[in-house]
Amino acid sequence: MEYIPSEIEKKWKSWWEDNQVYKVSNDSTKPKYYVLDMFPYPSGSGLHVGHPLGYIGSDIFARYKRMNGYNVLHPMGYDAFGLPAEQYAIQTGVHPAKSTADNIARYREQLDKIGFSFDWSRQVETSDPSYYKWTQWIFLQLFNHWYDNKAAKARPIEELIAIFEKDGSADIDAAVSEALDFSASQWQSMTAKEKDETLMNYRLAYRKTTYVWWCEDLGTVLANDEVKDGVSERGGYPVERKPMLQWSLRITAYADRLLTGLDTVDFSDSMKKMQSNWIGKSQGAQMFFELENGAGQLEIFTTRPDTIFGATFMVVAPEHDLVKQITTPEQAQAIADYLAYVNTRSERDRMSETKEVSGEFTGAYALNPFNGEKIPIWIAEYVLKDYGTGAIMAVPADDERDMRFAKKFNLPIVEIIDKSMHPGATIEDKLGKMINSDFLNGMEVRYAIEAVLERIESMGIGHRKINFKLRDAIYSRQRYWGEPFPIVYDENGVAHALPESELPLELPELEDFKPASGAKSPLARAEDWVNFKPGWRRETDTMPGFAGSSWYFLRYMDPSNDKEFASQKALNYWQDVDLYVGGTEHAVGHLMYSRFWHKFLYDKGLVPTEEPYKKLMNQGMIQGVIENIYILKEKVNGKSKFVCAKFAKQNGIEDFAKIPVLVDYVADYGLQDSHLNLESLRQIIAWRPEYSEAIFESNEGIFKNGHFTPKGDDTDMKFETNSEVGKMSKSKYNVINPDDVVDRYGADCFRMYEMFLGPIEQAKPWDTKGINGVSGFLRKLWMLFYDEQNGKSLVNDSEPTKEELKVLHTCIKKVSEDIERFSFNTCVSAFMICVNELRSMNCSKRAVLDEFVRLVAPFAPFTAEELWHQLNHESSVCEAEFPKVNESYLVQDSIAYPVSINGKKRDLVELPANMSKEELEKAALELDKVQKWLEGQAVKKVIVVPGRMINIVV
RNA sequence: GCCCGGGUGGUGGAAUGGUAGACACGCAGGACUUAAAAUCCUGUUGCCAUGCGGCAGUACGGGUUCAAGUCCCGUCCCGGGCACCA
Repeated sequence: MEYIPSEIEKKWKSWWEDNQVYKVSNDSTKPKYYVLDMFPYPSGSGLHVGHPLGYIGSDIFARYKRMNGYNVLHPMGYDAFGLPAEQYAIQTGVHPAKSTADNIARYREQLDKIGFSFDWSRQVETSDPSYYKWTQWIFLQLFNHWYDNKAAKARPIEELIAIFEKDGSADIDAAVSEALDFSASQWQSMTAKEKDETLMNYRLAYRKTTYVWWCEDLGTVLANDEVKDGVSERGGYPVERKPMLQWSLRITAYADRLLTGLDTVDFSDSMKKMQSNWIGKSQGAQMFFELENGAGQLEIFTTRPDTIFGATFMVVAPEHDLVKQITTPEQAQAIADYLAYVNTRSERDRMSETKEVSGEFTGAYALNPFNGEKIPIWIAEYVLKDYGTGAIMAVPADDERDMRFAKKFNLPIVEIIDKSMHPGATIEDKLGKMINSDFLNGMEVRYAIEAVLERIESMGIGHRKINFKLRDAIYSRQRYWGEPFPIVYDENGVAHALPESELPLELPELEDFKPASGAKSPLARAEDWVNFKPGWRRETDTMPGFAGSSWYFLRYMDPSNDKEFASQKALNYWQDVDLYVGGTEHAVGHLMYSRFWHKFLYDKGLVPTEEPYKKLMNQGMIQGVIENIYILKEKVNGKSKFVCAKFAKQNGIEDFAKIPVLVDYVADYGLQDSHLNLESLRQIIAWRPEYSEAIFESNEGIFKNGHFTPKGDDTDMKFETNSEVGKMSKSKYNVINPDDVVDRYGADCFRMYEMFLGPIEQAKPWDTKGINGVSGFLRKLWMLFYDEQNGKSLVNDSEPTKEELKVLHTCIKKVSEDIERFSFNTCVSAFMICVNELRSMNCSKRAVLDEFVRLVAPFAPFTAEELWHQLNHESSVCEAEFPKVNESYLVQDSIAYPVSINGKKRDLVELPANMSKEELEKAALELDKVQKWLEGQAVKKVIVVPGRMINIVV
């Protein structure tokens, strides 16, 4: 019988389906194990070879756990709301629901080819109303709760209202936007509108003014990555920051718990670090500086209150509320100009700018609370509104950025810390003795911090405060293709939750998905839907991508429940995710949001665990090669001109822009001399007709309007391209489809090859160079069962030899250990070694093959299933038991010891395994080669590690 | 700019602080064949020697250690993230 993967795959795919091999029950006496993949966004370019990397790893692990006796939940679904479908709709008029459904069908087809053990009956789609009903429901719970810091949990908003009615805000310690202070009678006399606004200060889902990128020419709000260099990526139109009233989620209420929760989960150290840096807990002081003109106070946060006598100026964020109020008439124009500039800058730009600091003087002064000195107040882009209090005291002597700012604007620098006794210390180190600092003089920094904190508190000018870098999550999007908010506004603009009975609130039908005028969501066009009853209107923004993905793993436990997001029974059986597999690009976005939602649901008693994911494995990104050609930014006589990469690099790269081209057209792509020839240039102008009249120039000549004019004798061009490694994406024209690989080599080969590429957590560019090795391995495995010449079965029932069992069990040991540590590439190597050795021993014994087939089954499920049945088994190999290592087959009689002299290997000697340390030392010293190397030198020391090595020190 | 990774032959990579380069790809030579494909065998880090061997070598510069790809300090380069891509 010949090895034909496509036939085997077809056969077993339908057999698995007919026998419901991958269906998982919520009723089982077996221990549970939940293996989850980060679900994909179904993009228009289809699944690329990077997606399955993690899916294959998790599938191997899920199958392995199942063969070890667990009831394994291993589901898949789609993160189906998103911007690309909406943009596609704007361009083509195709409804996002339609294109999304098409893309999902394509993804499903592609996933099915790879042989995953998903239980498809549990599939979820976040854009399905039966799913987003519960996303909306959870949002309403957030809206209807506040966070009680004393109880350290979320509580119903009714309880807060009851407290306000009775006692006002006095005894409340809540997570808030700003500290409020009112009595019960003040509360009672508030209008409905005022009460609503007050409650917004406490709700976990609330409205506040935040900024969006607004592009007047495109008439739309842009995402950060749609803005490049201060203009829109599409079209290059100007953009500006526009304030809007938007929904936010009070994730900051959970900052501390998100931080301490990290200690209880099994994530990599780097992942935990990224998250804790993101949360950014710091201790310091909140302080109030009186304004010189008596118009109020300036609130700042500082981690270094000890440096206050070095504070020679204050900096407030340009968006700070006080700016308007304190700016003097003389400075008004300068401030206005500066604000206009800042409006065009992204936060990233503002934080990254290091060469050139910028800022403007408001004309106002604050007073140092300790000595009454006047301190000028500036605004500068490096201070962000939502960071701390949006204002800092600048201490140029002790902070790099403040120092640059002071130098640029000739502001005084007062040394306040003597670091002379700490020669290696940097400017940021909290080391040294205080000088020029009044009552702090002579103190070590760490004592000075404590002393000044006490003084601040006793003077009543501030207090100790823990600050978090984490900011509340902006939850509104001015888009169509997302979950509608289940919120309606009355005549007064007061927000009301829809009753649960009206969920899901479905998206209204639209023909045109372009944004509505005035930075409004496209939903604003659905006027009947918006103005559903006189005087009332619906919220027209929709929820962001992370809404649906923050809780989807819970829905898989009970996917078709229409009474609850999942039943308590299902939640209590599956508990949490045992293994979560996905990319590090989600480190701080998705993972933080879903941990936050989970903790909230835990507070409500709706989920049994406080953390959703017990263990996290990060798969590296499979990158693509991006091939660019250089275009001259200025057109030549109205025509686009492209030049060879080498030429662009030599002649001022800044005059050129990079245009990515389809990698298929590029010869030797990814290599040093990747290039286009005349044939491929013709393909490019056919592919991008806007360049049909462009000029292409290289050393060999000029290509224009389909004609090549050589400079010398060349008959073809070698138009060099620039290769870089980066994400696989449709916009970079470098997507590689797994289907082609599966069609050519088979799914098992594709699965094993992706694993064989290297450690799963490492990023690597895709190439198929080594795939023949894996393909050969599978064929060799097959040939242990069938005679290559006559196709007859070779399987026999003779007793395995000691040697054969040693080979098999060495492999079992290696593979079981390596699966546990997700080292799948070395598993594949171990399989290869085992098969090579069995072949050289001509071993086709049933006792050996039966175990080997089970061992390889998680990696190559199709081939294993076929061979398993060839060994006369009736049920699926998925249900068989994973082989156990028998150590007694692995016992060694002798060990090959490397013998080193001063750490350099000089000899290799085979010695009995049971030799003692002393005997080993003696045997090593007696070796001829060792004697030769020692030649007269005295042996100082001999280090013997039994079973490992011997090192002689002279 | 900040945070987190990574850098080992021609290529993908292996290596609980203990034999650097397992396992593959590619390449070279050979066997089988009329030939090719497929398959099999041998070799394959560089340099010198071309037998035995020797020296150097894991991005670069230092350090710790009997012993460093692995640990520590500094530098360079590449990738991911940085709050509206998902």
